[in-house]
Amino acid sequence: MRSKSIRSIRRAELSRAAFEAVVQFGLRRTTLDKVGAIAGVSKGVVLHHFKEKSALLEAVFRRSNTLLSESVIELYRYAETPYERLWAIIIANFFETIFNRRVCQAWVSLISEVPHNEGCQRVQIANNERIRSNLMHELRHFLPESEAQKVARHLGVQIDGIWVRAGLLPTPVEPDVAVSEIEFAISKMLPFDEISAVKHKNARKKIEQIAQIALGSKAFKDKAMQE
Amino acid sequence: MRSKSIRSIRRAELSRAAFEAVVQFGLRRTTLDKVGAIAGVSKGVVLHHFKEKSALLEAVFRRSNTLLSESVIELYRYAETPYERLWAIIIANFFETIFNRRVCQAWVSLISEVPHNEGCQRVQIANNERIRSNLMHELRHFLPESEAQKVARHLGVQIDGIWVRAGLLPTPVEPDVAVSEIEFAISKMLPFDEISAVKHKNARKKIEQIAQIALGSKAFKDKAMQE
DNA sequence: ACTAAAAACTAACCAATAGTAAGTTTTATG
DNA sequence: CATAAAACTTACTATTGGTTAGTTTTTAGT
Repeated sequence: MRSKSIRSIRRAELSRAAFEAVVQFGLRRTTLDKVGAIAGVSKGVVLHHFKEKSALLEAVFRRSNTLLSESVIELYRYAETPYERLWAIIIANFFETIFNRRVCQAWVSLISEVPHNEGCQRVQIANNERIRSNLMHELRHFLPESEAQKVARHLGVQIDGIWVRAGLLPTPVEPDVAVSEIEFAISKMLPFDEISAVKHKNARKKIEQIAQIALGSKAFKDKAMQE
Repeated sequence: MRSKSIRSIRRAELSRAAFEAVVQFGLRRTTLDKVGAIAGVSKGVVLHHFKEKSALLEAVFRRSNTLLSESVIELYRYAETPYERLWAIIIANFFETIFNRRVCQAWVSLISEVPHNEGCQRVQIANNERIRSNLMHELRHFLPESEAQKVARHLGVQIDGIWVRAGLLPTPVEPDVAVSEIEFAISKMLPFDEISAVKHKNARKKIEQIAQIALGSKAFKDKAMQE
């Protein structure tokens, strides 16, 4: 009883290796030989499982987006109020295991593939749409529909912007700083009296603690590694 | 009396050709042969003027950033108040000749070079710093120092974010939409009573009209082409 | 104007790269 | 156990970035 076919295992191994190669060398200097070397197989095996480099890169792109969305889902399990779910989205997007210089640089490298790769484009669109709808679902509790739409789009763009900067600049961006920047936007765009300020603060604190356990745990990392 | 050396003319021609190649094919499919073909010279000439591909890409990157900053400078000439200068920065970053799908896609392609190319990194840092200081200069008129810093950074990141999205998504982002999104952020982050709302509105309108003339004119485009 | 040096350009080459094709081994299945 | 399918290997090709050595053109000093 094998739960996964050899093919899907190999594809997972190879896209992980390719991701590692992009992290180490950047997209332009990532070759199929290097990917093979990292995975411990020959270039031929890489091309047997991915018919061309573009297909491999699409898998890498999909993989890194999946890791992110799974972090959100994982934190959702513990979030009980709109405040907490809103913060779950934000914290998941900037948790240290995912939001760090290496990964952000790789992401910046990878998105250059998007404009000329339909598969990547679909992934990217789905990804944007998912985060937008996640945000909308919570923001509706705080704002009228039309306003919520604007804020959802604004926060989505802001998250992308912070990721790009973190990938472009040589100085690392601390997760804390990134989250605080989003917090600043929220404090300006959502109703923010003394009561809600406290609720936001508590929600952020709670989700941050949960994230340490839920996302930082070896179990979650292993799960993320598998696929 | 030749104002420019052959070298600088060729380098300009070649980096324009390289930019065109990146627009057409994406960074990964941009080869020195194609760049040469677009410029009407052999690959050898390209490598004679740029010692390697990285150097050429750095020039392309620098060139596209220069175009942007010159647009800001051009609009500054007509901006007379902090409101107008603030809007000059915003409008310049989203003017149709610069902010369009082709250019945004090329930009997204090019930034993948940044993490592993020191020269590009310097350009990028200088660019971020310039726009931040431009924004700060005006925001100080509306906000206390510490608040102005946060807003300046936020708007800078938002501009990057909008550019990335415009490059990633297949549906074009209208300049008007982009500017309105920034306007939304401004309306939430700057003091915004009836009086200032009108002042912003007038400033935006005035600068938009000037941009049509100053940035849309053949003279400006030719000037931009030269270097 | 003449010449020497510097710059612009060309062409032949090389190693690395993405991708193909044809074959061999391993695994799954009736 | 036989057969087909999937996994893997190897050898090959065309394209690519980059080098080198040489030729032509431009520049500058006398």
